[in-house]
Amino acid sequence: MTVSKTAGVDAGKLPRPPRKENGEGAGEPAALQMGELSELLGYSLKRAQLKVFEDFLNCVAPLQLTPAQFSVLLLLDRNPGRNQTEIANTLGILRPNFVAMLDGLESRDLCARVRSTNDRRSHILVLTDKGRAVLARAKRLVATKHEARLNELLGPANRAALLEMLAKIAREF
Amino acid sequence: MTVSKTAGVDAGKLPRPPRKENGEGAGEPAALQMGELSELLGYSLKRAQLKVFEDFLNCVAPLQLTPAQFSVLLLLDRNPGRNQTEIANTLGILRPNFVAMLDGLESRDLCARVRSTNDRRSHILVLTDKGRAVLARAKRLVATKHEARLNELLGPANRAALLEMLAKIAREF
DNA sequence: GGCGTTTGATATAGTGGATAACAATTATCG
DNA sequence: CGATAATTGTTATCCACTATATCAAACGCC
Repeated sequence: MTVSKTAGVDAGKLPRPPRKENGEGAGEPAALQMGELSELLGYSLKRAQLKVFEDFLNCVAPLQLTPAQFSVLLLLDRNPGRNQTEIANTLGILRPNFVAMLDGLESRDLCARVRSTNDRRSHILVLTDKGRAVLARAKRLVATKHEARLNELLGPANRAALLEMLAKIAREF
Repeated sequence: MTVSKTAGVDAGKLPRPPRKENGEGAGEPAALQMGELSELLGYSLKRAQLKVFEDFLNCVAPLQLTPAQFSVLLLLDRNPGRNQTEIANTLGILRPNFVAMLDGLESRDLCARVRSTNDRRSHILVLTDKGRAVLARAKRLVATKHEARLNELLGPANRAALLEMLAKIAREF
C-alpha cells in the first residue's frame, strides 16, 4: 500500500505538448502491471478511503470541516454531557491529540468545554448554537453532495452492502 | 472521521478491577451513540482500513514489511526495467518521499538502483535475489494469513464484491 | 489520610504526505 | 548546433496525524 493524494496519475503540467502521440510504433511506457496488488483488499481499501475523504473535504469545504471535526460535532450532538475522554475514545482519538483538536473547534466557537460540577477534573463538551448550525449545514452538504455521489456511483443497495461489510471489518476483524 | 490505532476502545490497564460491576443500578457511562456516523461511509472506510493494515503488519511481521514496502516489491517484480518515477507514480507515492523508502529497501538488499544506459538520469529498479525471496514469503503470508482471514470473515463472494466496489471508488469516484 | 487512578494537558517523537528547489541529464525547437 | 525547456533523482522543509511519557489537579477508596 502507499497511496498519496496528488501523485498516482502524474500531476499534470502543460507548458508544452507532453511528448509523443504514441500511436504504437516506437517504444512507449504504457501503464504498469498492478499484478496481485489488484487482489490486495488493503490496497483498494486505502485508495478508496483517500478518494472518499478527499471528496468529503471538497463537499464540506465551505464550512471548513475535516472528516475528524465533523465526526466530533456529530458525536457531541448525539451525546450531550460527555467529557473529552469519552468522546475521544469513541472516535479512536488519543486524548493528548484531542486537546489541540478541541482547541481548534472551541476557538471557532463550534463547541465549548464546561467544567463538570460532579467531577471537577473533567470537561463536559457542549455544542454551541453556532456549532449546531454548522453541523446542520454540514450534514446537509454531506448527504446531498458527498453521500449522494457515492450512491450514484454504487447504487443504494451496493452502497448499503459496502457499508455493512466495512463496519463488520472495523468491528470484528 | 478520525480513528487512531490504540485508543478507540479504551487501551486497557489492570492494576485493579476497573471500577464497578455495573449491574444497572447506579448511573454508568454506557457506550455512546454513534448517530449518523454509522451511515458515513468514509468513517467505516477509515476504521476498516486501519484494521486491515494492522492485520497486514502482524501477518507479515516476521519479514518486517509494511504494506507500502510490500506494494513496491510487488510492482518491481511485475514491472522490470522501470525507474523510480514510474514506480512511485503508479503507487501514488510522491517521488521525493520515494527516495527514503527506496533507501530503506536497498539498504536491506531487497532491491537495487541501476543507472540506466539510455537515460543516465534515471535509476532502473531491480529486485535482488533476496528481494524476490522475501517477496515470495510475504506473498504466502499475506495469502494464507491475512487475506484468508478476510475471506473467513466475509466469505469469498462478499470479499470479491467488496474488492470490486472499493476498486470502483478508487477508480471512478 | 494516604495511595492509586482518572482527567486534561504538555512536550516530544515518529510517520506520511506535500512543495520548492537544485544539479545532472535529456529533449526540443529555432 | 545552441539555447531553452523538461525530466530525474535528490535534498530540505513543512504540515498533519499518530503515539508515548509525564504532570498537576481532582477523585475514589480502603
